[in-house]
Amino acid sequence: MMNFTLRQLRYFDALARLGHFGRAADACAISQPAMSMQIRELEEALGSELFERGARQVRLTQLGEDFAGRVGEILRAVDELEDVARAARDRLTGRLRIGVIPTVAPYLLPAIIGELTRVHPELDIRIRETVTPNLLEELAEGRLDTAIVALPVSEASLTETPLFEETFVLVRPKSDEAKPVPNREALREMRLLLLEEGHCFRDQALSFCAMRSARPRELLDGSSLSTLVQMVGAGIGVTLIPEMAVGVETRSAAVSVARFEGPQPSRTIGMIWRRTSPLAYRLAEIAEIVRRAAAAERAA
Amino acid sequence: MMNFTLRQLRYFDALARLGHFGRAADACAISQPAMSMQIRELEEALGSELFERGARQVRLTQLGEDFAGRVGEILRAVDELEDVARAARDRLTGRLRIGVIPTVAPYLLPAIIGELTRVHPELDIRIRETVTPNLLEELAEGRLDTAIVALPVSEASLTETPLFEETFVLVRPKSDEAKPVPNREALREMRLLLLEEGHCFRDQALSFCAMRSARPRELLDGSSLSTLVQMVGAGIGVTLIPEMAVGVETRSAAVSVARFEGPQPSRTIGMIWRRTSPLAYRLAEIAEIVRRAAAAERAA
DNA sequence: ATTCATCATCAGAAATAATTATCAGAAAGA
DNA sequence: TCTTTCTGATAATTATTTCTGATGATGAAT
Repeated sequence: MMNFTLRQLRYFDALARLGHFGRAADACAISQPAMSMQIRELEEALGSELFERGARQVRLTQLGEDFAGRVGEILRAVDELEDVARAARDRLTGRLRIGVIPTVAPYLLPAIIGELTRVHPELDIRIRETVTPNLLEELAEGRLDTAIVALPVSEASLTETPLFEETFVLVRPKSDEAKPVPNREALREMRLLLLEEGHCFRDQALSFCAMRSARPRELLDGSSLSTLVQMVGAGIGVTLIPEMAVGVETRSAAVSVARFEGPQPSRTIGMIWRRTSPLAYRLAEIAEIVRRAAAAERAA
Repeated sequence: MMNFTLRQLRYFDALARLGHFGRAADACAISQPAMSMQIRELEEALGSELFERGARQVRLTQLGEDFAGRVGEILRAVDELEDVARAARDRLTGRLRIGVIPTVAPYLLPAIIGELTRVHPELDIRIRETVTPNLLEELAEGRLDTAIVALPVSEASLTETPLFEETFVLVRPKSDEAKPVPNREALREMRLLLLEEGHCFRDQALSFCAMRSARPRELLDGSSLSTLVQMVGAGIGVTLIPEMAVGVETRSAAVSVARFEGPQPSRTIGMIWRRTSPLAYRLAEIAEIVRRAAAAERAA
C-alpha cells in the first residue's frame, strides 16, 4: 500500500537521463547507495523493474521507457506549481474583488481603477457596488477581498484603514444662492431630501442634523445622489452630498452648493478586509494606492 | 530550497475538497495535527498561503484554487503510473523484439507469431532475421529481447533454453533418387552446396561431414536455403537442409530428399536472452509457447 | 589473474513525519 | 454576557524514512 514519493520520481528521472547510478546520485546531490535504494524502493512499490542493471550500463526497461516520459511530464507540472506560487507571491496577480458603497463608487472608482491597473497591470479588478451591510456580508463569506466603506465598521474580524476624510456640503436651489447658509437647527426645519434606507450616508446626514430618524412627512427618499440633486434643482427641497460628488452631480442642475459654517459635517472613508485574508499585506499596499488616487481626484 | 512532497499534495487535495482539517485528516488516515503541519509546510515551501483559516471554515485562497486544479491533474497522472506498472506486470504487454536465424525464420515464424498473438493479443511482436553473431550483439546491446538460434551459444551473460531438435536431410537432384544415400565420407567427395559464411547452419553441415572448412573449389555458396535447393534442382550439386525446411523448399524443385542412415545429423534450436533481462520469467513462458508452436508445425 | 568500474547491501546517524495531549480563539447557545 | 463547542495550532515524544560511509560482489578490461 506504500505509495511512492516525488523524491523517487526525481531520482528516477535523473537516472533515466544519465543511465548511471553514481552520476545520477551526484546530479541529485546524494550518495550512490541512496540512489540505489530509492530506485529499488520505487520498483518494489510498482512491482516491476524500471531499469535493467548490466555490469557496464544501466538500461531502461520498456516499462521504464514508458515511465520516463510520464514522470518527466509530472515533474514539469510539479515545478510549474512553484512558478505559479512565486508569481502569485511576487506580483499582485489575478482577481481582486473590491466592494464600494454607492455614495463613493461613481466619484472614486475611475481614479482607483486607473491607478491600480497602472501599477498592477496584471490585476483583474472586479467591482461590486452595494450598501455597507451587503458588503460586510459578502466580505465575511469570502465573496469579496476588500471593501471601501465609511468607517468605523467595528467588526473584530475585520481590519480597517482610513483612506480620507470627506466633508458634506449643502445643495439647495439656485434661487437660494444668496441666502445665508443654514445651520443644523435651521436645516431641521427645511425639507431635507435623503437617500433611501440602507445607505450609510443617509444616517450620517441625519446624524449631522441631530435627528434620530427621519420624520416621514417632511422627507423624500432618493435612490441616488444624482436623483437627489435633480430633485433639489426642481425646487423640491435641499440635500447634503459628499464633497467629492459636487463636481459630477451639480454640473447640469440649477442648484447652488454651500459649505456649512463652523463644525464641518464629515465622514471617514476607509478600506476593510478580513483580518485572516492572506492578501492582508497586499491590501495595505492597495489601500495606499487608493489613498493616492483619491487625493489626486480631490485635488482636481 | 526544500521541495514539497507528493504526500503534501495528497493532503492538500483532500483538504481542498473537504474544507476541514479534521475530516481531511480522517480521509488520509492521519491525525489532525499531521494534516495541519504538512499543509503549513507546503505553504512555507511555496512562500504563500493556500488556505485562509477562518474560525468556522477553511477557504481556498485564489492561489489555492489554482493549485487545486493543477494538483488534481498531477495526482491523476501519478496514479496512472501505478496502473501502467500493474498492466505491465499482470499481462505481457507492449513490444517484444525477437531475433531469429535465417535457417529457422521462414519455417517457424508463421506458427510462432500466430500462437503468440493468439495467447497475448496485446503483444507487439517485432522480428529481426539475421545470423547468430549479429543477433548476439543486438541482444547484448538491448536492441533485442530474445533470439532463436542454434544451441549452444555458451555466453555466460545469456540464459538459453532448448526449443526442439531438428535433423538435417540430404537434398539431391531428382535423378539421384534411386541411388543409395551417401554416408559422411561419400558426401565429402560430392559437390556440396552451402550457405555463405556467417550462417551457423553452414558450420553445422561442415561439421557433420567432418570437414574443418570448405575446400573453395568444390563448394558454392548460396545466400538462402531456397537458392541452394534451386541449385540442386539444376544439377549443380547436393546440399543439406533442416528437416523443417523440407516442406516449403522442395515443393517446386526437381529434387529428391533423403534421410541419412545411422547417426542422424542434427542441431538444437533454442531461445536465448540476457540473464539480467527483467522479462526473464516472461521469456520462459514465451519459450513454452514457441515450443508448442514448433511441435505443431513439425507435426504438420 | 588482477585491477577497475559499478551497483548492491548494511548499520548507524540524521532528518522527517506521525502521534497524543493541550492550547487558544471564535461562534453559538443559554 | 457567560459558557460550551468547534476548530485549528502548538508542544513533546515516538516512529519511520532517508542518508551516509564502509564494504561486498560481479563483470569487463588490462
